[in-house]
Amino acid sequence: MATKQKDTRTARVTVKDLARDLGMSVSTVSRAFYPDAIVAEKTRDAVLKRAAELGYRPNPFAQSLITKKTQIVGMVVSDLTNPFYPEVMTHLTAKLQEAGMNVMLAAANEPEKTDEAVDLLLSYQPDLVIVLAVTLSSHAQEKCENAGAPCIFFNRLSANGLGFGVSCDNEEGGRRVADFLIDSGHKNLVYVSAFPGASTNVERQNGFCRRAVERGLEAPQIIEAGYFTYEAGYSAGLKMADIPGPIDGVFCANDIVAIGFIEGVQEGLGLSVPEDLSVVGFDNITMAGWPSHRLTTIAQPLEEMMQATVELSRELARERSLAPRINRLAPGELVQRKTTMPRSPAKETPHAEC
Amino acid sequence: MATKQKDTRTARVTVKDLARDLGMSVSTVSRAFYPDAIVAEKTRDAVLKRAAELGYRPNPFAQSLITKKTQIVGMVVSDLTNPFYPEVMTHLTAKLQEAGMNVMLAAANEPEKTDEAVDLLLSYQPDLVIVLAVTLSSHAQEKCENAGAPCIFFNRLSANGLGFGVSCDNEEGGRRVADFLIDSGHKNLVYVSAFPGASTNVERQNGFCRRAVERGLEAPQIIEAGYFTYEAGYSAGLKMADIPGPIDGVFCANDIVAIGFIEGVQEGLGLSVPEDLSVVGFDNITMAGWPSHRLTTIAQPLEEMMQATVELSRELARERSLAPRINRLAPGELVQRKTTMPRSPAKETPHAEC
DNA sequence: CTGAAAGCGCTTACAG
DNA sequence: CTGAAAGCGCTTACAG
Repeated sequence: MATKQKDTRTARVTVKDLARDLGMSVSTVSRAFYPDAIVAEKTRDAVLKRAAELGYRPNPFAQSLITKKTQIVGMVVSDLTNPFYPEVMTHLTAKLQEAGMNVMLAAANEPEKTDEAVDLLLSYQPDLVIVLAVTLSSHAQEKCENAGAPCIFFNRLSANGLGFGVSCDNEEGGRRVADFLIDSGHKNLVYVSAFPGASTNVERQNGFCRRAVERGLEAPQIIEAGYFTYEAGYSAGLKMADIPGPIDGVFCANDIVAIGFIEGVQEGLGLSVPEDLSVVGFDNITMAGWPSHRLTTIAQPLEEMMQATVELSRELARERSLAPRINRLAPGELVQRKTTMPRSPAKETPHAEC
Repeated sequence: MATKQKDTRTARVTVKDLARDLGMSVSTVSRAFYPDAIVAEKTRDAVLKRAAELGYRPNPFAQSLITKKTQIVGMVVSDLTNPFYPEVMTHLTAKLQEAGMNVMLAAANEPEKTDEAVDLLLSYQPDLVIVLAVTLSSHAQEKCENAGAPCIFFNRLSANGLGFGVSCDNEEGGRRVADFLIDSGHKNLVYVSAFPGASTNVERQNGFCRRAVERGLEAPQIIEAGYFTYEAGYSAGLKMADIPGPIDGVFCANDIVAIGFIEGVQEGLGLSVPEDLSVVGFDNITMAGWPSHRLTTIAQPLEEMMQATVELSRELARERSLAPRINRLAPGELVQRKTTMPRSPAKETPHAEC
């Protein structure tokens, strides 16, 4: 009883079984599954047909032992508090699966453990790694690359500037926000910065601040939220109390920060958005369109970014030693909702205390 | 040039390399990695030490070809629109990785493709599958089980009642909501139902409605939202217009539905929450605590649920043929926020039209 | 176009 | 306690 339990599961069918069934050699059967391999068309059809009937699938472990390709894509995620990522994650996964690749996750609750998680991931020899986390130590990145798994950074660049990247033109996005606010009469701007080490944050800030100065405004003041989270945005909102001078326009590093910021400013400081100040985000997450937020924001070209990532993954799965490249997509449109309003140029700045 | 590219990556070290380096046989080296295997303690230490130095890790593919265990946990997710899941997903993944298991994802954008995704997943022979999706066809479930991968249903039961399950006592949760509303003077109740096929939905509804009747109220009316999404909740909110009689208390199948419902009712019908009606959710997702929502809700015992799932996974990774069991945890507390208020018993129901 | 053989990196009876 | 050998399920030169 304890030694041998009845095992109801159907034993997996192997090449051998299939070969015997078809009266062919194992080699021939195997070749049928590789489009580039030389087999008689008739033979291939017969094999594929019977394989489907018997539910045969090549064992990917045995396969990769030889081919050194695993069809596994590693995906490094950190905190998924930002609703931008879950969506990306599932859609990317679905698309990758359609392309025959499988996604293996590396997640860590504490940032320091990310490296460990990546180690474990690497023992499965992913063909490549997609980084959806805000942070990945360059050490971990090197490990991946040494293990033969190039890294694709989604929505940001790697810390060392190496590796593959897919993101939108965040500087241009920042400039668009500046133009939009200035065109609608805003004069005193603030940028709410999130994670300072993230290229995304830096680029948006640069585009925004430089354009403001180019157009003759004072350089926007900076509030450091520190992270890409609701809570960080909320605290940043409270910090508005310390900002000298009247402020009429705020650009937050992304939507979730903007949403937190607005609630902080309303709850904590009793200000009204957009009456007292306009707030703009970045990403256009679904929630930004909800009646409770109606956030004015820059859309990300998400579909294109994911598409580009999948294409790149296919290439890398085939040929690991591609030269790293950065894929920059045009940012999406500015979606105007209810957290911004025009400032009449004649009107005095309404709230001197903010 | 085209034939052989310079490969900078360090070749992976194998048992052979390690054995040669140590002057031992491959068998001995291999045994050192299995706590139950018989090796001299001294030998084992030496092997493990040198392995760490050389960065050796047994190749899991080669390993599983023999052991038939992969240490892979399949995770089936569908839409992650409900913020409840991303959190669960990353935390579960992190915990599983700490236990030495790796998570492979199956995701599909269209529900019909879930089966395909599961097929692909199964070719990697996961030791078990955790279902985080609202839907998984019993056909797919059978496939998993036939492939030797038992399924753990998180936060719900499987459609056929078989398989493993970890969830809280949703009926008890429903009863608590009914008691809370009735104790605070509510008399005319509605339940907003989400996906009708989900055990979670059915149980919450049963607990709520039965308790209401037990306590002498009319059976709560049902609004069918149909899904566990914001949008479904929003539409359900609009449907309040069609509900006959005055309503003062609403229990929604979960938080994201409740949030949508409230916005629908406010935006579409011009009602105020909680002044015109009280609304209660279920889950206590982070967002429920934001100033923009302040949703009264039942907390899920998330930490315990995840812990139980990880334990179960460890057991199943060791011994696949455990007898299926359902793990029911006590629901968390009712968290009272700003979407509910007491109804004075004397007061007339204020809005006859709703 | 097909088949027999070697080998990927491991584990595990089987001897010793 | 250790080692030599077989074998997991595949792919791929190498012959034919």
